[in-house]
Amino acid sequence: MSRRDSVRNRERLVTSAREVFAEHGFGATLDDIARHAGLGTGTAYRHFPNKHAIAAEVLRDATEQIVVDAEEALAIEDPWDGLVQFFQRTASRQATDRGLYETLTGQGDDDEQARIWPRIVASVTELFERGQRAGAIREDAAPQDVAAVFAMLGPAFAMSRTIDPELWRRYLALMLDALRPGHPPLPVPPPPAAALDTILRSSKK
Amino acid sequence: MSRRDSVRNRERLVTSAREVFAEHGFGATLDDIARHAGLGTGTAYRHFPNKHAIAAEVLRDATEQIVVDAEEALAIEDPWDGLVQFFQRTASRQATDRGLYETLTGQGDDDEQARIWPRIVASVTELFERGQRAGAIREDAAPQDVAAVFAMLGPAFAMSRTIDPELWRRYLALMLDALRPGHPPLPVPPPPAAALDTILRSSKK
DNA sequence: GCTTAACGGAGATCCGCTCTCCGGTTACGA
DNA sequence: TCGTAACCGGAGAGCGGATCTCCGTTAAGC
Repeated sequence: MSRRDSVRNRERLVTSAREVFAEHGFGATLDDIARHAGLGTGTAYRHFPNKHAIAAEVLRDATEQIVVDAEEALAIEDPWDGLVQFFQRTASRQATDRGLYETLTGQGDDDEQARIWPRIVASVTELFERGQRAGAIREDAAPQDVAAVFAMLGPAFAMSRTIDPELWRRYLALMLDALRPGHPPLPVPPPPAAALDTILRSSKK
Repeated sequence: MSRRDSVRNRERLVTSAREVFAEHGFGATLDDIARHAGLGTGTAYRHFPNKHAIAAEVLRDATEQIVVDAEEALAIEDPWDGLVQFFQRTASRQATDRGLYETLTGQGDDDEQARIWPRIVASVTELFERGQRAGAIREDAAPQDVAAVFAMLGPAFAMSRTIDPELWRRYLALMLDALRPGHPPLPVPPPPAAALDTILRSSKK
C-alpha cells in the first residue's frame, strides 16, 4: 500500500498545478508548481513524468466545464439568452484561468485541445444556429465566428488581469452587440468551417 | 571614407530586418535577419550592437505612419468615415507587419512604444471624441476602447496570416458595428485613461 | 599590387527549462 | 521501539536556443 504522505503530496501537486496554470499559463514550469506546493522538484517528477501529464489531469476538469456550459445554454428557452449565458460563463472561466484560455486557443496542451474541441464545436454550432434561426443573431455571422470572438477576448482577459478583473465583460458585451441583427453586411466571408481547428493555433510559431 | 560594400550591406540589413520583423515578429533573431539578407552574423553585429538598435531604425518609419493615419483621418469631414478609415489603414499595416503590432501592443520594443504612444493617443482621442460628439459613436464608449479594439484584433491578424489575408476585415467590421450607437449600455466602465499605456503591456510576464 | 577595412560563420557564453540522482528523512509493519 | 523500504528534496547535469565574439579570409580602394 502506498504511504499517506505520498498520496497527500500528489494531491497538493494537482492543486498547486491548477493554481499555477491558472495564474501564469501553460508556460509555467513543473519546478514552479512544486515550489508553489511547498515541495521539491524531485517529488513532482516522481509523481508525474512531465508537465504534460499533470496538465492533462488539471485541464480535463476545466475543459469539460465548457462543454457543460454549452449544454446548459441549450437548455435555456430564449436562444439569445442562452448564447449570452454561454459566452459569459465560458469567458468568465477563461478570464480567471489563463491555462484554460491557452489550451482552448491552441497555445497550450495540443492533445487536450484536440480531445475537447470537436465536442465544443458541436454544441456551440447548435447553440449558434438556433439563435440565428430565431433571428436573434445577424444573418451574415457564422458559428466559426464564435471561435474568433473567443480568440479576440484573449487580450481582454490579459487587460482584466492587470487593470480590473471584470473588464472583459465590457468587451464581451461589445462583441455580443455586434452579433445582433441590424448591422450592415460584413465585408469578408467567415473562415471555412474546416479551418476551425487551425483558427486559433495561428499564433503558434 | 567608408567602403561601398559596407554601406550597401547596412542597407540590406535594414531591408531584411523590415521583412523579417514583419513576418516573424520581434522575436526574430539578428542571426535570422543576417541570413535573410544573405550576410554573416558578424556583419550584422558590426553594423548594429544588438537587435534593439536595428529594430529602432526599422520601427520608427512604421509607427510614424500610424500617426499620419490618424492625422489624415482627422482631415476627413465625416467623423465616422474618418474613424473607419483610420481603423482600416492602421489595421491593414498591422495585419501585414507583425513587428508593428507587437510594438504598439507592448510586446515588442518598449522604447519605441513609449516614444510613439502619446502621439497616437492624442490624435486618436481627438478623432474619437469628434465622432462621439457627432453622435456617430455610442455614448458609453471611450477613447481607451480604441486601444482595446486594436489589442483584440491581434488574434484576428494571426488568423489572417494562416487562413485568409483579408479575414481581419471581417472582425474589424464586427467591432466597428459594435461602436455604433443604438446598443444597450455596456456593463463595465472603460479602463481609466491613465491605464492606457498599461493596457496592452498586459500580456507581458 | 598592397594595405586594410569589412566579411563570414564557427563556436564561446549565457540562460532558462527539463529531468536525474542520491544522501537524508519518515511512515509503517513487526 | 526499531528496521527498512518508500519517499522526499534540491543541487546540478543535460539540453536547446539566443546573443555576441574572434580571427582567418576576402576584396575595395588607392
